[in-house]
Amino acid sequence: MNYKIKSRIWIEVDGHILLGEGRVHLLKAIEETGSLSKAAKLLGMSYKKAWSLIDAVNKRAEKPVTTTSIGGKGGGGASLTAYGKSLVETFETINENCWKFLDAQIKNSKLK
Amino acid sequence: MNYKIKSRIWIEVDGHILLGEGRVHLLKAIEETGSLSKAAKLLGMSYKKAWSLIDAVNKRAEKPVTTTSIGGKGGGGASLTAYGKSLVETFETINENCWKFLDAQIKNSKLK
DNA sequence: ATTCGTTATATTTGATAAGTCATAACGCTT
DNA sequence: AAGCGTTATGACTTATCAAATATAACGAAT
Repeated sequence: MNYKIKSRIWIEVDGHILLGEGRVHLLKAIEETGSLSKAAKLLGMSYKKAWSLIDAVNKRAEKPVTTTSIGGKGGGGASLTAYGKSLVETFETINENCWKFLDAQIKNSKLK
Repeated sequence: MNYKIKSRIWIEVDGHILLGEGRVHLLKAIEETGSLSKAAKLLGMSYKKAWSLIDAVNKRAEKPVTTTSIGGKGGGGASLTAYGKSLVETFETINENCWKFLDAQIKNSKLK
């Protein structure tokens, strides 16, 4: 059969999204590049889009997820806080577990 | 903590969506009402939107998911095929299992 | 002082999705 | 024959979201 099961998970706080796959992807790109603008470029996303995503995350999370600096050597930059790194890691672990779980589910169903 | 984990699952065929939560919801409403127009009204959805969703499902699925009749007693109607009912049931079972699984996952994480 | 690359933000434009209207075909009921 | 409620479409309008553009602030380096 051609049927494939897919999933997306996200974390909400107060009924608003805090973290989803896209935001996690962006946070990881920030960690790699040390810059929000470079991370946006890496993902083919406009800077504004990237900035508003990160802004939303920081406003919803109980503690800041990124730190930024303006000006200076290299013009500035952005990086993840320890809390941000732990959020990303937790999310990715649960997400991968979810995929494996669903794979097993579809194998036991009539669809496969 | 206020963090809640949420998920959506869907079934794809050839890279296009076949069935998701919204479509399943609509199929169940058709099963209840025996009519596409009544199902759309029940869900606060335009008839056209409902029709194009069902049309897409029937075009992607390997077998028809609904049967319809035009004219006659009551003007016509729509109902699920046996295959459609089995698709809905399989989807809902996997979906509920996924929720339970994620609840367990979040309880074992640092977030809870 | 000027340049540079970045963060931060508002404004405008464009693209895409969704919603609204209108209309035809159909077959039972009256 | 006429009416009714439904399925089935197309045309048009509206709303929503993403993208592009412009601008300011900042601090180190030159």
